[in-house]
Amino acid sequence: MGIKEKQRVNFPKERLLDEAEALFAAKGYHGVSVREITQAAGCNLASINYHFGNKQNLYLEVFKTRWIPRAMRIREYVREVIAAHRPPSPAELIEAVAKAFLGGPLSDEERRRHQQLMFRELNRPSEAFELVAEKVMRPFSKELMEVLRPCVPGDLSEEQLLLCILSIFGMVLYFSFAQVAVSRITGRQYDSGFRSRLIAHIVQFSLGGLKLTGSGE
Amino acid sequence: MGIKEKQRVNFPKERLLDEAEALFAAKGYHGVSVREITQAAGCNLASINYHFGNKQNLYLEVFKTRWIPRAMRIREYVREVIAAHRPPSPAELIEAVAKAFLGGPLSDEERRRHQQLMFRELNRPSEAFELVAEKVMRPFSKELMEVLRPCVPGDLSEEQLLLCILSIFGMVLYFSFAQVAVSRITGRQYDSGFRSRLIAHIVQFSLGGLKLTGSGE
DNA sequence: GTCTATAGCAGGATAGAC
DNA sequence: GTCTATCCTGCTATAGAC
Repeated sequence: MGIKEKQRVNFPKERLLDEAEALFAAKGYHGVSVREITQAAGCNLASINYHFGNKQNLYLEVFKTRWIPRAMRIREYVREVIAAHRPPSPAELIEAVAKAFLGGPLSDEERRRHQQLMFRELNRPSEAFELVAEKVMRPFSKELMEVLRPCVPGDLSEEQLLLCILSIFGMVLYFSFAQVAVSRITGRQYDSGFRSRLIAHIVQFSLGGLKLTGSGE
Repeated sequence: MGIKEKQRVNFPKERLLDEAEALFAAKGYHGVSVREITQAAGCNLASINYHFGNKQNLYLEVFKTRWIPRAMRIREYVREVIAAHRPPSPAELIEAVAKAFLGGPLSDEERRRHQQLMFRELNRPSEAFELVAEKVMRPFSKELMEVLRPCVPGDLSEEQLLLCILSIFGMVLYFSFAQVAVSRITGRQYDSGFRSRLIAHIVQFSLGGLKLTGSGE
């Protein structure tokens, strides 16, 4: 009585969301057909229309029920570091951010999905981008600013501080999202050794950036 | 005797490549139909198959005849800065790189296309990624390393230096590619004032990063 | 809620006239 | 080289049995 194809423990609606997310992330909205999704989820062709109305709505629902909650887990991971060291040093905070995106609470597969979907929305924003920007990007940036504010020189303007945080995001996302390019260029695999190496580099580089940005431009 | 729809000065093959690039960048490979491309280029439906064999091959040809040459222009732009100040200071070099991607030799529209195509390939590498990595990414990184090498502390390992350069790429690409997100978060439009602001920030932040990375990790 | 069958349309590619 | 007409496949969405 073994489970045949995949674990069919969840409700069809949940399986559809899972498979849809994986496929949308990998191939993009237009690169995936509802046939492919329903087949991967072991559901009937008509199930997407029954549960979600249409394909577009399923895509949006993927963001609401999968992407956003996962982004919250990343945020929570950083929050725990902040709570553990109160107040955290800039190095601790940057390391937490780097780890959250390069390692952290997500599996490799989850992380890839998450970032692929985000970059697809950045490339061509759809209705889902609204959610991503307002529920995740903006509040997370704000939160980091508030935490970092007390430990940087006082003459750093709000805008300078924000640009520093965005720069850290930029580096972290690049090393994570563009890992196929980074591997090519450096000739290194993304094993745990190289990941630690990258995290250490990001922390060091960013600390220097913060310091020099603070010392009167 | 006015030209009707668009400038129809070039050969159909060239127009197809231009329109195909614009559409592939904006909507992705699967998001665009050959009907749409031929129509935009004012050509017949069959022209893509006649000139390129099939859709996939047109996509590849877009990279060979449009994307790569444009990347070379960006590289040339940086080279000119290097040639003008010999040897350039790290600040001058970083500024050149930042300008090359955020302003530089490309029009806004060209730059958007260029980066959208690149990020699409990073998201889901196709045959074209091989070209992008070997003809552009790798040699450009190497070139920058050689130029930057004499002006950084000697105890910076090759790998550390490379990671610094990749970090600069990461920031620059993030501020350029993710401009819709950056605008949301900062509340600022990407006018020339904000662009200069970003370039100045990137230079300052990166200089700090280089400096601290060099001073014994 | 789940399934089959199918409508109705858009996709890539090609044949063959000119 | 260019164009029209067309093939055939695959798509989303829906109707209606169960």
